[in-house]
Amino acid sequence: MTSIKDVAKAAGVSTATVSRVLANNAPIKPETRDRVLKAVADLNYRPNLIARSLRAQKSAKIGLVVSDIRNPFFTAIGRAVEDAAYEQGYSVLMCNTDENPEKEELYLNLLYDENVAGVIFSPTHQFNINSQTYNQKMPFVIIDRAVDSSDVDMVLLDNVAAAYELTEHLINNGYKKLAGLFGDASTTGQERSRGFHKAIKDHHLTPVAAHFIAPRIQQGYETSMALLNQPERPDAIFTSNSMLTAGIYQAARDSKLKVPSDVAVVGFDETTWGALVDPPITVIAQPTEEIGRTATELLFQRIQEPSRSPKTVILKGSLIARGSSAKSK
Amino acid sequence: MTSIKDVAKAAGVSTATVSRVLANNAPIKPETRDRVLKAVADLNYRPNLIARSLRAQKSAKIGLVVSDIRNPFFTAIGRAVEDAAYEQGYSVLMCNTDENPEKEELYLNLLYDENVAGVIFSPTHQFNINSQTYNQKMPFVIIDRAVDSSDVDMVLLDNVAAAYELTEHLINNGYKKLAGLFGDASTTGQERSRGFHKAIKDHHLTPVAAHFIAPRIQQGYETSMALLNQPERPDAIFTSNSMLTAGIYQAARDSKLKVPSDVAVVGFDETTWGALVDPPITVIAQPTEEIGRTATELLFQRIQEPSRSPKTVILKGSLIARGSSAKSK
DNA sequence: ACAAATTAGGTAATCGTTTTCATTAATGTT
DNA sequence: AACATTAATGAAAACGATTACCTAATTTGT
Repeated sequence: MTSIKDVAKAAGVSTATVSRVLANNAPIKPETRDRVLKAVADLNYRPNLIARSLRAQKSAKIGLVVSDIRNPFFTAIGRAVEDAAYEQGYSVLMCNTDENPEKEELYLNLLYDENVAGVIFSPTHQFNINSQTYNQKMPFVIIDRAVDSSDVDMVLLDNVAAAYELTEHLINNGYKKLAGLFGDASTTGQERSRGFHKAIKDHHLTPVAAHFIAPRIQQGYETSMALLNQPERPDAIFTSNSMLTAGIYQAARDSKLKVPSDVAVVGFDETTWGALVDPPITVIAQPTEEIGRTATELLFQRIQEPSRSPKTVILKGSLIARGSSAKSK
Repeated sequence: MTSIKDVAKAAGVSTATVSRVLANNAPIKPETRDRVLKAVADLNYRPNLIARSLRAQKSAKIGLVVSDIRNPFFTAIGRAVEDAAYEQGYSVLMCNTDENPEKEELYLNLLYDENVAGVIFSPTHQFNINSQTYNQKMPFVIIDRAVDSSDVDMVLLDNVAAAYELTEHLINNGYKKLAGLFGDASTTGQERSRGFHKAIKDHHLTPVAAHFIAPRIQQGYETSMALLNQPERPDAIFTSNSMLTAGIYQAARDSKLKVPSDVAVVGFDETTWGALVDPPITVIAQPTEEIGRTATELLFQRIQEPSRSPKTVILKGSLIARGSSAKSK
């Protein structure tokens, strides 16, 4: 309502002076500054961010584009990003693409059009960062899922190693007939699949099954039901994603199978309920706080120095062994 | 990069004509329209939303301000709101206040300054909608938590009735020494507490304990630990919130107490893990999809007709009885 | 056939800032 | 004392759209 003109009038100066006082980017006589600040306070003036953004062609916002807001991994990342951005005076706009490339494009365009300073982004599989026209003007930091481009900042997990460790843990605990359920929406599932297969091979076993499916509870449930009710049932199932893990647990319950005596289960991501279900779940916990914070820091670095050479930060997961993979017999 | 001027030049018309073609709000000769559309396509032109928003003083975005993004209830709402908004061509900006009034104000200001068409909002306790200056220009729909104002649209649960039903369910199953844990961040906890106490009174019992605490897992855990390790231990605990429920389950496990034989547990909100923990949890499920959708619809109604008299929609929860409150002895 | 109404499209003001350029006053340098 | 800086400010041009206001040409009504 009240614009910079009102303030200027009230303080008896020009709008330029008001702007300079507020942006603090030019010499101003202390006396004038006080008059302006008083007028600002009196009128309860707040600069219009839209106008500012139109003029400056940038803003103090960053975008966070995640693929599934219901996945606790991403909500944890969201918290971390928000905290880190808040400390720098930036706000976070969170967008949920639901693994839908159309929505993804919609939101990236929106954020671009909003002049956000940058975007932290977990892309769907199809996404090709190089083909994007806005690549130049809006810095990206990719999280969770690798993209095929060497000139983007990324924060990733060492998925192969983590999956290897998790699989080896199963094997060491006496499980031999292993099946894997992997998310098909991203490279993450593929990498975890690689670690899974490598560990199996190194221990001279052969996998019973390996499926790439949508990272949803429902898909995890359906695939597990099929897997568990076939003659040659696996004695352990590996999942690449907590949504799939939840699906397995439902399937085990509905099939009246006991975890781990009938079938062991291991997965990714520490969640609220991982330690509370029956039995508690063995997982690779990702350092969500660190991922979110690192991504935010990389983004701010790039905003300040657009030409800095891109970095990929690879973090390690940590194995939390629990009942769902207890030593078999 | 390419602005309306470039399009105008390419099409050999004025910017006004380009704008009219794109907004579709004036008679245009079909031939001219085609020329303009061709230029738009050739140049890959996208209107600058900032400029449009500055001029029009509004935008096709709505804000969603929630108090805790990690609470599955709110992520479910988020999904529903997003779907409903998407159908109308609106985008959703999701903001997380973390029950922090400062962040709440920051984000409301931000959304206001962004010219969002409206906001769906679960306010912290301190929030007084009437004192807000932007009340006029930016329509609100309040969800989940009642505010003390009759001129706002709200979508709420019938909390008293739901809590009554849940409590009565415990009593009917033979539990007599009931304790309650309620969130202290909103009216919701208070209302659910009322239903809890009313049911107890109607059945001529007295509550063992009732605590108002921060709706966090950690607080739920700590309070439950104290509650469970005192001489006069309750035989059932009622919680108003799924974060608190998770805390109780942790506490029961760490105290080596069995649910429900040592202590029964009931709570609010259906979550991914409610049916999978040991034992599965009895809850009042809220119709999150309906809440989100109704809120979005109310908001669009108000955007179209700002003077429409405010509505409060009260939805019912549904009891899902599970093992955590099985008949005692 | 002439006034009135409608169609089509250009000109320029506007939204609320920031910033370039210009101007004056004050200070420092030799 | 003359000249070069620097400090402090204002006027006006951006930023990129929309739209009120005009004008001209065409159609309609009588």
